[in-house]
Amino acid sequence: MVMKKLSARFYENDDVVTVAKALLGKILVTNINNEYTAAMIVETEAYAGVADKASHAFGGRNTNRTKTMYQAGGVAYVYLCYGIHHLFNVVTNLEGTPHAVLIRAAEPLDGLGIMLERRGKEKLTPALTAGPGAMSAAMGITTNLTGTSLSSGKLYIEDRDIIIHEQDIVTGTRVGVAYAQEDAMRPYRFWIKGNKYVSKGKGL
DNA sequence: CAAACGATTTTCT
DNA sequence: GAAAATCGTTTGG
Repeated sequence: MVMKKLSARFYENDDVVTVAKALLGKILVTNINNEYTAAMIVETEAYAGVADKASHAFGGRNTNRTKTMYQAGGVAYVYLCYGIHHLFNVVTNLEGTPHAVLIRAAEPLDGLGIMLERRGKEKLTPALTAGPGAMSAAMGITTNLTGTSLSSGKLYIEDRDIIIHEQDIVTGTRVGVAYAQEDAMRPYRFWIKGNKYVSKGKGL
């Protein structure tokens, strides 16, 4: 089986939507506290920087929290939502352009026991990783990984030559961004058709 | 320095 | 299907 990490060139693509779609079927790997877990990304959302009201960086906001998004593509941007949930994003594009892809859901592949333990669950259910906060918890991703390079040993994304056909990619609107007004209508959410681990969200 | 607000999850009805 | 929980970050005074 081929196990190659995605290159910097992949993340630095200037079209965040392209990257969001390309990440479907890729493998998110964490190696935290010597605990190896891997899961296939099945759902993503694109956040298109300063022009996107749903983005934390809308209008060029650059705060202590969001500054990570301004880095060159290929680092993790993890932030806390509702005081509890760690949301994992992949920063894309070049330095100074705050584009990011939110990883919303993944299908567990390796380290199942570890994920179950982290989530305090006994058996595998789609709820283990369906949803951005749940997935991050299962993978051991927390806000202290913000700014971590995705070419580091503890957190990276690899390509196992899984091909997602265009007709198996479903496009929809993003979740939880109703406040973003017209930008809430943008077709920036992508998921793999029929996959059980896609979060419920609001569907279409 | 104080107030308001979520890129959500879980639980209860 | 609907509502509550919960706290760091951001924004205003």
